[in-house]
Amino acid sequence: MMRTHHCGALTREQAGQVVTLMGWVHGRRDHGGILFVDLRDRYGITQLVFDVEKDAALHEQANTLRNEFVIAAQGVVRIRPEESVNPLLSTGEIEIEVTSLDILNPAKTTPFLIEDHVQATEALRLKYRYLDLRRPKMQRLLRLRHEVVYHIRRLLHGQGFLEIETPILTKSTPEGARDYLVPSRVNPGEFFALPQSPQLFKQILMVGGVDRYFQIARCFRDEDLRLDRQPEFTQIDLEMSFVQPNDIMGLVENILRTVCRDVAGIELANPFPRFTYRQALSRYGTDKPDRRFGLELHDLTPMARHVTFKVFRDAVEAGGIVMGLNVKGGAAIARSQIDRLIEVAKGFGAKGLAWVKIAEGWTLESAIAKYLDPDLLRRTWPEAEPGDLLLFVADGPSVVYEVLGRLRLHLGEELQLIKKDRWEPLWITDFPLLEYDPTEQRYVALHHPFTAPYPEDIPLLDTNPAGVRAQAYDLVINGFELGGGSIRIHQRETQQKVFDLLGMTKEAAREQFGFLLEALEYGAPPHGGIALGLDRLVMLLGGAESIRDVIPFPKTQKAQCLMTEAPSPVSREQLKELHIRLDLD
RNA sequence: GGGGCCGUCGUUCAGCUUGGUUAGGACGCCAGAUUGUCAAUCUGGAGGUCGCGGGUUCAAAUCCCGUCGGCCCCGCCA
Repeated sequence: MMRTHHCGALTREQAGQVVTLMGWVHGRRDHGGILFVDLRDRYGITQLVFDVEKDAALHEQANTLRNEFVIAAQGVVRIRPEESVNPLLSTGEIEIEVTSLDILNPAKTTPFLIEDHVQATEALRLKYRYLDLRRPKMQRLLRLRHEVVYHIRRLLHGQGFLEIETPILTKSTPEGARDYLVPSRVNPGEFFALPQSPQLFKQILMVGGVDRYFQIARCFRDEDLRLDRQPEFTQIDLEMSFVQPNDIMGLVENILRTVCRDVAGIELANPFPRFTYRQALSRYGTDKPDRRFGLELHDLTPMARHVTFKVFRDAVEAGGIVMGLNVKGGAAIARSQIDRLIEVAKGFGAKGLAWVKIAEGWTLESAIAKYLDPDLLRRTWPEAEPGDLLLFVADGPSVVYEVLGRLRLHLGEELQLIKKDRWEPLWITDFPLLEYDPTEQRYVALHHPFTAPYPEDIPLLDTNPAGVRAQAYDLVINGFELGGGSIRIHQRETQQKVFDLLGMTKEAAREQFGFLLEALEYGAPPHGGIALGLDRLVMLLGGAESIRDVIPFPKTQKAQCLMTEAPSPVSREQLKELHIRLDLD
């Protein structure tokens, strides 16, 4: 018996036809003489009818059906009585009067119901992922992910990109994230690493004259998990030769705008707003701002020099800054709630959180009111007005940004300021190339060591490395870092200089990246690219809670797969073959 | 490595603050009834090592300690 239609296909057009459907028993409604069965597959649900008066034996057979049985049913498409039409189903105008039923496979009672509105715990869903994936919501996300990938392939192909695979078994490098290691049986004591990204290979492809490369690339990082971080994840990775940052940002914007419109009906701004790293920090306290609400940071450092409040003055004199948030209408917030905010701020690393309520007539209600001059405050902060609550943090710049940036998000969520239906993409540019790491006592690359500085900043590499700006750009949507890229260094000399600044010896550089340095000497074209987090993109487009919902078989926070129970111990023989001895303690 | 929330019939929750009843509701499951339902309905029934281990107590789902697991966050993630 062959399936003639899927379960979302039939309408009144097919009335009278003899059809065969196959699928899962989604539900069953027994009215005694008449029995309804909802048959489900990926495409929809079709109602089957068994009437005792038409065929008593068949009706009896149908009585043995249970949820999630896999069946084949042959019958006649029949238009439903008008009052029985179900407008919620695409097939709601018809039903199948079954003439023959085949049970292809029975099913045990499932641990949870295959329905969107029944919420099993995530752990249970992950253990029985094959059941979870049957739920319409998960089917929708699987399809969405496919559509995104399909459209991106189509668009990049149309722009002349070649999809090229790069090795999964590759070379470990100490820079960056922890590597997943794979032992080499034929090279005792040596290991491959799984790629954190195809970064070096795509640059080599540019040297290889490929001009435009892309890959839907699996990447691996052995770091702790978050709701938007899995040990293996997928990047939309691309690289182009002979380009400037604008070429890549423009191309990525166009592709994203098209994809979001075509697969989700979402219109993104044109062009995406751009902020420098400095601007983002000073306005939002973070380099991945959520612009679906205001509540921007306000700099009060100049005013702080002129107030008698010791906390402010001391902070400024120590080279720190004073910044604030204006909670519009926040004067109505209770003291107890402000006390909780203070604790939240301390949890973010603040020593304290000063606050001022502006009452009618610009009188200040605050523990520090006596230190503040209302007129001065009014001039410094023109947007502040009676009824507002002002919050202040005084500390070193990084602490102030961190605390107010996170407090801004906290308040955005708590006061429901975030416009959840908005889409706010943006670029962050002009990142510092390097950052001094006090614990390692050396400079580290903010992006990665192959990022090119602005040509005019190259002299600063010798005099003021921390002041060198990178030709790097991050893409942020709704507060999620969706991707990042840069123009790469294509000259050996500059690359060597950056390795030097990172404290890498010539020998270490040669050992780890010798092939790249060498490649740069054989006519490497100027090039650059970007990598976008596919999982995060699909999560946002699908309104999913975490990237686990858009990865068919994700890991738990302990990096385990609850279905396969990976990772798992291996036999002594396997280890011996790989020349590995365990040292567990 | 650290902080927080959670773990009770198959599932999802209540009960825990203040220790003491036969551990309860909803959904699911089983049986019966039911000829137009579509979260069908009605009646009845079964179903629990209260995550695990230890402690306190006459008595522990409840209090204490440890441990395992899930989630969120910090660190980490070039």
